[in-house]
Amino acid sequence: MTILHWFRDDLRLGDNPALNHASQLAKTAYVYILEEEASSLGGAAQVWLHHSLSALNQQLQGNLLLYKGKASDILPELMETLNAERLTMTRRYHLAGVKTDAEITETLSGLGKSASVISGNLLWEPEEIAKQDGTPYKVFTPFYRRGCLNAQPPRLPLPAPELDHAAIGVNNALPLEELGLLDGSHWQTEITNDWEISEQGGHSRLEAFSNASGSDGINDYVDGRNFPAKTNVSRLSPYLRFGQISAHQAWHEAGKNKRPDDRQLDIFRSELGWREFSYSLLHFNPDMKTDPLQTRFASFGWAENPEHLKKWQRGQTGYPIVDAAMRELYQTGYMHNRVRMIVGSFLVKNLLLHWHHGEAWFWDCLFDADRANNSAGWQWIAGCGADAAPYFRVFNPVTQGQKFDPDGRYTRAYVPELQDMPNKYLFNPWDAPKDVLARARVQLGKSYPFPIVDLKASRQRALDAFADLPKSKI
DNA sequence: CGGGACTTGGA
DNA sequence: CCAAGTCCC
Repeated sequence: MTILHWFRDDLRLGDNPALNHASQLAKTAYVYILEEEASSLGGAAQVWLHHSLSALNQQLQGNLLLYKGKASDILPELMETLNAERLTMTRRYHLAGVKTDAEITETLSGLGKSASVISGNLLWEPEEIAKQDGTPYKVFTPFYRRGCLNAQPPRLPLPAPELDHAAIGVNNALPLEELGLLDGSHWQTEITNDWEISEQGGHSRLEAFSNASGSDGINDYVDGRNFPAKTNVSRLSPYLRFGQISAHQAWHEAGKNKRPDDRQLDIFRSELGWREFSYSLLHFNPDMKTDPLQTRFASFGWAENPEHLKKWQRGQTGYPIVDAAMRELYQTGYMHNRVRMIVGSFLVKNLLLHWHHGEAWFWDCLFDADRANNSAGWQWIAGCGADAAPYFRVFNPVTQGQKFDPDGRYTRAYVPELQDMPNKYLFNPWDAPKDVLARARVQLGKSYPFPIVDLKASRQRALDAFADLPKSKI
């Protein structure tokens, strides 16, 4: 007997309950399908996926079968060819995926075969965390503190199984190149040098974070994670996105050198909690990518300004911390969390552009672009999310820059035209006296743009617009 | 320079 | 009461 494991966002052998289940029962075959669906992968994520599949195939000694198309067309035939009786897969939470999985299960059952959807990518399943009245939480803090932390603690990670590869007499599988994941994007060149894109790479990253010395990594996570020039954030997001490490591995590994009540560990784990919260929101609000969770936002008067949008995307807004972050994103496929909030607030509040624009750009540019986290994050910063993010919370890119990049190391790295600006005016060069600008060889409007909007006026415009929202959430 | 104002869900 | 913030006095 043969079992087919269908890899999706669980591209790992360790701590993979569905794969373990398969391997305990029979010889195992493996497939990845590049599914064609409405919300296809962004450019950066495609590059990540390409390298991930290459690495996974090596781990599987070349036994990973690759296809492109509709899973419901491909799988029944493939299982017939392999003489596989059962399909295993790790549970997923976005509507298109959930529907596909239900459809496949139904089809296979009609063919006398079976399918098992097994949980493995979340610490707590959405159904496990509910308020007293049984309805899902809408605010992070009670979700995490009352809900998650009082529920069953996350189990220990499972070891990678002993795999017994099934013989694969299949000749219609595609070579990796033919998935077309590297076609026509600038992400594939030098940017992948910064990352070891594999399960092993995820573990190295997690190890470096958990086992850091001095005030690196988790040791100063609480404060250090807010400073984009510091090395305190875990940078695990792309690995979590594609399942190269599991949340359980991150949860437990991070705690191996810490007391269980260490505040650094608590806060790191609460960030994993944000991921759980996003997935819970996605599960209970399948249209979260497009529809505001607060329906009173449905007819909000967003501005239309393609010119502003383009300048935001390219890091040409004239606000150095915003521009640094947007350039980091485009150049590297990654953006530090603190500055994600700053650029998000700037787009949605100061430019008053629809959060969909931000969601789409991040989706295309981030290695870690994740259906749940990306939508939830943008709704949160726009104030239309479930969390009670107050509409008056407008980040000030000058203050935020001065506070979180005090020596300008991060900003100068991505905005080299301000290399010689003194810290005092780095985040507001338009305030600098003429002689300071001259000494720094900065010509506003030429070597670096003037601000595309006035901070005070645009903030007030946003506050007025948001104050005009209907009170009712129905 | 510190406190209070701005909002809203949840215990 | 508390929450990834800012402004004004």
